[in-house]
Amino acid sequence: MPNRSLALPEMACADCPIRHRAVCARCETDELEKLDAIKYYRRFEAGQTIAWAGDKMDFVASVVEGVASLTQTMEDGRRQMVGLLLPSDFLGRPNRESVAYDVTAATDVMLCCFRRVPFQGLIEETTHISQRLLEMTLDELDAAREWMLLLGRKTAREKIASFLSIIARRDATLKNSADANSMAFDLPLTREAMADYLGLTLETVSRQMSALKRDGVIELQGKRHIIVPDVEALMDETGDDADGGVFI
Amino acid sequence: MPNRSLALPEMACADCPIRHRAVCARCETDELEKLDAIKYYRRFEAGQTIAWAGDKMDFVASVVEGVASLTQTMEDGRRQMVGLLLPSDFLGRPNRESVAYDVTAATDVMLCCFRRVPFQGLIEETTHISQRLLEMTLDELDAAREWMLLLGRKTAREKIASFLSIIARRDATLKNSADANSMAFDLPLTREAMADYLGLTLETVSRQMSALKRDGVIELQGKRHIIVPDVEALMDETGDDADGGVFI
DNA sequence: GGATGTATTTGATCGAGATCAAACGATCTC
DNA sequence: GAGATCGTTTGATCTCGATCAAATACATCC
Repeated sequence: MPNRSLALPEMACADCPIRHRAVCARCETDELEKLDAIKYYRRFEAGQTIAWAGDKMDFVASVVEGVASLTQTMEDGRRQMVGLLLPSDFLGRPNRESVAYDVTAATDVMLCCFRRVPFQGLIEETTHISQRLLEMTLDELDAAREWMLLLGRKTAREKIASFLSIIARRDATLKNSADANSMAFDLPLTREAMADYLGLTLETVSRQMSALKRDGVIELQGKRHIIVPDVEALMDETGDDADGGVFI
Repeated sequence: MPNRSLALPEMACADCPIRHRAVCARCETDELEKLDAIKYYRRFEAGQTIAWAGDKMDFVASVVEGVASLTQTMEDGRRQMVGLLLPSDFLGRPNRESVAYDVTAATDVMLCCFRRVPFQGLIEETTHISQRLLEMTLDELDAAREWMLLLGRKTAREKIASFLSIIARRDATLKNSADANSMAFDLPLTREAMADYLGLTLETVSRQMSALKRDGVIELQGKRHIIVPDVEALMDETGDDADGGVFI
């Protein structure tokens, strides 16, 4: 049980920043109480492993703060990130004891954990939870398919631009800042983790970041803080349609 | 309403080859009757487009026979397959009017279609359908993540071997043939469609197929019929762990 | 301040797969 | 049987991103 250095919050669901976007989003008061009874919070520091592929995991969880990654590793060490979990995203698979991928805290992370077995019971009896979970899983599948296009067909430059615009977009929805034109945000990943996300080497990631900076598409403050002076210009570099790709 | 040349079967669910693996798998008799009331069959010929990305689709469906593909296309024509639907797989997303990807019949296909709006109603009220749909969607997400590793990190040769072993495995479960050592099956895709699946060009696909044949890993009868004399040898070429990768 | 370590950038070279091009075999039509 | 079409194979060459290698920035710790 790692990291008990900080007192863990006993936040009320009503005060939770992800209350209306996470797996609990559709729950009524009584359903929320049932979830509340089986929940507990856990923190992980940036870089810490939350679970190894094959580990038994006795909880599922919502990401409350921070960013976690799911990664697959081949025998010879080649690594591919296959999931990037931002606040409100769901971690774990009900009805499955063990984890299929390495789960790592990319930044400091706080999870709202639900004991797995009672959570499975709630899925069976609470349609608002299973319906929301289905919806979130379908969204994740759509995201995975977008990601597959990126991995299979985009150039290194397009991959970087796409990644930046994905992070920018999610960051904007998180803080409800609808500043359409310019934006600024912190990268939640190291260059190496970006490479694992994009199916590139970290050298290529670094080179393409430098190229986008040189071409004025992005500005850098330090290594991690990105300023996008013209969102339109960044979008033009992603290779996606002008309207933003696969939307309904 | 294309292709009414053949009389469409009015198959009873009890006789359906995918009865116990499709979205209806967990349904009891009464639930099956409700599905039966909103179902109809449709056939598509190999190469035919079932729906274009952005089209409104007034049904969701189970693939009964044949293979359909989901494909994304970029403005300049680069294409990436993002879904390959084999018998029992589910097509369409409830609560979404339009399709996100081009849907194409890779072989002759028969679909068991459910009118979308009443199907959505059944999801709300029939837990056995929504639970099965959640389970299938989670399986598809796992498959997508396996696919992402392939696209991001595998060599051309590993990609081909992985694809062949995926098809071989699914083909074996479809016909319940548990012949562990050697196997034979038909490729459901052209070289070009394989290239779209694997993030390669069709020339590279052809070259690597020739290389695997030259090295005795596969035998070819015609262009489409594959014989795998030693399944173990094919698995060794995939780059996956000996135990078959991500399994529970 | 100097030392150590980690994240990142930049440079030089290489190679797997893309691209361009041609030919082949099977099927279909006239 | 000639010609057209489609899916496929094979060859020659090129290029983007990988690989190998070194330098730089920026922490933190004595």
